[in-house]
Amino acid sequence: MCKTCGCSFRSRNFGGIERFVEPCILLLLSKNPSHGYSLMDDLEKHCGEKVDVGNLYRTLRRMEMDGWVESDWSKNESGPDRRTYTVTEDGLEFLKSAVSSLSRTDKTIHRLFDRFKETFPSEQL
Amino acid sequence: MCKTCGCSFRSRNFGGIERFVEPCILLLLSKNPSHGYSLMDDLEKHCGEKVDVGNLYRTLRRMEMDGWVESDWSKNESGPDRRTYTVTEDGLEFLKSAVSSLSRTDKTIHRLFDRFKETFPSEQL
DNA sequence: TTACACATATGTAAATATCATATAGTATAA
DNA sequence: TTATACTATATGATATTTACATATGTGTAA
Repeated sequence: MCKTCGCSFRSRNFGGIERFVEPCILLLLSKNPSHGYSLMDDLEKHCGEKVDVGNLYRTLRRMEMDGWVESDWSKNESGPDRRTYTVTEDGLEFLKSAVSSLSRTDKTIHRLFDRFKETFPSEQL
Repeated sequence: MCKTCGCSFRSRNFGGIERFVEPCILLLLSKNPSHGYSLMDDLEKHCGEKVDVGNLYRTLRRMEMDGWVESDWSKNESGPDRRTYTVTEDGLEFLKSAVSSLSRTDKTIHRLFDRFKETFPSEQL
């Protein structure tokens, strides 16, 4: 039983994609270098991903360890300084393989949809 | 770094869907009652899911706890007895909500695909 | 000087997934 | 009759990922 909404799902995010934020972050960064706090907004606006703040920062540091992004502190006149992230070549490569991996996932989901429609023709997706 | 194949993914199953086996199992059971060992084959053949054996049995027991399936031992002349699973009404209801949850997930993936194609028009999915 | 938005970060626990191993019944070939 | 393989279910231990809570500090505006 889900603690947050009381529904029958054990975890809130049932059917969610493992580590989906990572390709999302890389795609955003491949347009413009950015920092954590800003990415948090962009992930929700542009990617439909509500990310836990703490998780986001930890993910960014982990991605830096993996060599997919690089960071530098940048001065901020009107507020605390920011750690600005840039995507690397390795990061772009990972993004591409992640996308094809997700493409396979997508096919798997649709395979389930097809079987579901076959078994329950009257049900909506 | 993935231990099994040496690729850059931290886990082998990058981009996989959280607890995807569960709706798959329920869909299979809604056609015919079945047992673990047989489901293992069917999940691979019909759903493209390679499931860890131990994980499968634990998942089935967990699903029974949740009231989505029921089990009974059935005699097997040509081998060890089998625990045969049947889907319940609650199980079918969960299947339906899981499918609509996955439908949302699918939209989220495609949103990423669209942005990816926009940013990298020459790349293949 | 208080409150609030911005900004980054860590501690801890829960949920899931992975890998290895245990146990036992039946069949069959040496 | 022994060894081997296949069928069948199950648990122990660990790793990974996610979720929730909390800490800390800067700048701005009331």
